Amino acid sequence: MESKKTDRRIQRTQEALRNALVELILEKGYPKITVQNIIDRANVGRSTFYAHFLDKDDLLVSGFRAWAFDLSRNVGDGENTPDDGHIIHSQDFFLHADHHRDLYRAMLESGGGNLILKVGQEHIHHQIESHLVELLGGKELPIPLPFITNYLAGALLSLIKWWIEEDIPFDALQMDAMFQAMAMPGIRDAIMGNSNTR
Amino acid sequence: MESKKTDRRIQRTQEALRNALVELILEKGYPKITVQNIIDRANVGRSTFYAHFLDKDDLLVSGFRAWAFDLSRNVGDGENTPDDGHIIHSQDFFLHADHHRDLYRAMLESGGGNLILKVGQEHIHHQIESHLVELLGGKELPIPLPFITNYLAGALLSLIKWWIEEDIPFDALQMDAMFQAMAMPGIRDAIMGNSNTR
Amino acid sequence: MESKKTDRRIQRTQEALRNALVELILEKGYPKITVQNIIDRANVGRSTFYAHFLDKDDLLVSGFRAWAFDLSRNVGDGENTPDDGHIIHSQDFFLHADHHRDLYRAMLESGGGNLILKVGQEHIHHQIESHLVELLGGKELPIPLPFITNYLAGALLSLIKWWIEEDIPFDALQMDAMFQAMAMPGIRDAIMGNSNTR
Amino acid sequence: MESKKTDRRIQRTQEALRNALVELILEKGYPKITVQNIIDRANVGRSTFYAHFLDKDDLLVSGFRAWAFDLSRNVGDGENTPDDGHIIHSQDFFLHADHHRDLYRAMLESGGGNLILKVGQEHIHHQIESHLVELLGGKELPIPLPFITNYLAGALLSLIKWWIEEDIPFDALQMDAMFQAMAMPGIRDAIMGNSNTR
DNA sequence: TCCTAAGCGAGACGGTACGTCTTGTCTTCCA
DNA sequence: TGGAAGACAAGACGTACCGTCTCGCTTAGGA
Repeated sequence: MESKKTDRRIQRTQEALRNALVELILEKGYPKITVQNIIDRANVGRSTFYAHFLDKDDLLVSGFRAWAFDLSRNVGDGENTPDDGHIIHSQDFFLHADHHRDLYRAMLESGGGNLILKVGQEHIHHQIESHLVELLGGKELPIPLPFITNYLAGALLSLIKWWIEEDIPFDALQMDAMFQAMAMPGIRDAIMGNSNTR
Repeated sequence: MESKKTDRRIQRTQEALRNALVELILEKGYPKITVQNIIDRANVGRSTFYAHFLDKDDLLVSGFRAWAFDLSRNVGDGENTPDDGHIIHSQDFFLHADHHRDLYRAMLESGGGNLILKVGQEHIHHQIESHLVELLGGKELPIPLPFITNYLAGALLSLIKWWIEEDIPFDALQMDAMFQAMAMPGIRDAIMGNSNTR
Repeated sequence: MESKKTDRRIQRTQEALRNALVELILEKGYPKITVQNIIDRANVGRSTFYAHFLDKDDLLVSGFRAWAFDLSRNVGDGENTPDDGHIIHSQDFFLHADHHRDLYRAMLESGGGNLILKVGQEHIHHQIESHLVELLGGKELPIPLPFITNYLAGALLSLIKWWIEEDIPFDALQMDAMFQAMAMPGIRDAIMGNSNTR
Repeated sequence: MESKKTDRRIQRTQEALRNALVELILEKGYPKITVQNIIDRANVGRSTFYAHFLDKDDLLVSGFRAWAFDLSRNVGDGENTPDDGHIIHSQDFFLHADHHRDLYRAMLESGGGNLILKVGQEHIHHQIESHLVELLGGKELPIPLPFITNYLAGALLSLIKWWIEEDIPFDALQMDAMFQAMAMPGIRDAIMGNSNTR
């Protein structure tokens, strides 16, 4: 019973809403946006909005999934240079944030932080996990992996936030180099089992 | 012209509001709280509320500052000697979070994260800064201090969030030990100027 | 674009509000009524109220206009022949006030007086004006028409106020007869140009 | 126990409040005035205000009594020319209103109307009453005296209101002449018992 | 002359109503 | 039949006043 034309129409409506949201986020920041703003911008009826999404947040995450996919694709490209010695490809995050500066800024200074944090944490988790599988089969780590990934994702996101919001005059590569300098010694110790704190 | 009695009255009112807020955060989570809820609980008039605070967030921040002050005074005040080799007293944060588990949980799963992050960052910033003044007078760091403190505060908060929300079965001292293990090598390199990344 | 069904819905809402107001005026007097009271009674949302009316007063006026229209249609519409020799149909006002004694009392002892005065003045103005057009085409009056109508409306309202508030034991027809006795000689002189004051 | 000095202090405070009220009425109209406005203007503490008056209205009437006394004194002067043939000295009201144009305007467009109406009604009542005692001892009137006085006071006040608020370009004497022209025939008939309405 | 009580200013406070704003539901009509 | 239009109930928001209150300062009049 579902026609393709209808599907396409629905698709168009949802995209119109997502685009309107992004535009508005860039203009005034996520929390100041109202449903009315969105549907006005998207030329969509109020009831239509609620037919597709639960609320503003739902629209945001729906859009975020696609966007995070884009991140993972770009980040995945980095895997083509697996021998840069970096256990985590933090560079990709800094580059991604650099390219989407405005959107990051808008989302970070809003409530989007948690979302980005979670996505980032998952990515890092997977990256390190696959690295570790190579490096040390089933060898037990002195520090649990989720600890490490949460540590790194938190540090990374915090830095991106600071970098973007304060307009710190480093480029993505400089940021990444410093991040790696801060993070790698600890990671190496942790993985090697050298948990000597001083 | 300002009488002490009046000051004390104001103090009492503000504390009543802060206490009401904490109670309510524990009961239903920060975002669901209404200004009306707060003033009902605190037995305070609506206008009085707005005479003291801009809005709900302002009350939270104001309480947080006092509370963070309490953190730095009661917990961090040399419970361990300042020369325990820890440049940042991360232990204090884990202990504090442990003591106020419910409040932290309520705030973290709400919008309070940014706030805690900011306060934590400031504390860490001050702690490290004073340490550094001792260690190396005006010596230039290869990595800027705000970079380091944002890195550390982000990592720390992210870990506390994970620890509290997932009910990870480590105690505060274990968490701190692992955190120090992860963080110290990088910090030492950064401060010593040994920015050899690999 | 405006549908008839929607119009009817709006009509229903506005009437619910007007009815609620009248009920409440009878119960506790106009000035003690709260917008909240009205919308509770009318089962209407707060914003809906303000979508239709500027404030409590506006609702009152709006109702008053319809009500005054009702006055002019139901009562004044030739129940007596237009040629009963009365230039102003003051009888209608007394009858109307008699039928709605409670409402008049509630409104008069509140701030509604000015409103009634204004509405009454307009009615009288129109009545006399149309009479005069018949009687004397463009003939200039020695006393300006607004003077006359304000004079009459003030006197009429003041009498109704006195009659209702003091529960004066005359019926509407007696009141009207006396009013006409007081007013007509002056009016006749004024219109005939016989401005001999003594 | 009450000392004269203390009395004088109280007097001064109350007058300061009354003066402030009048100033403010002229500036922004009675209903827009707040107690805060008054006490700021009068340089008086909030509690002091409430120590002397129940509320804003109470302050107004307290002042109004003195002012009405002034009216009656000026009106009384008119009695020196009792043989102007006027049964009611409406001229005095028009003159009084003319002299205090601003205050009248401010009070009329506010809630003060009822007050003025009442005062005016009483004055007219007394005037006519004394006239009538001369004219016809105990002779019964075909129309009750309160009817006449309410009729006249209402008409008079309504005209003054119109005259002042609309800035009608007649002077007080013209207004009075027209008023007398409108009112006297009816009054004369009523008093003479000639209640023939046409 | 001192001292005690009243008048007062200052302003914090609990309370209530306001008019605005946004949400999510629902109904009507058009394409 | 799906979606645009938009009326609606619900209820939180921040503002504006109100009338009560507590507090110290000033000051006048009896000791």
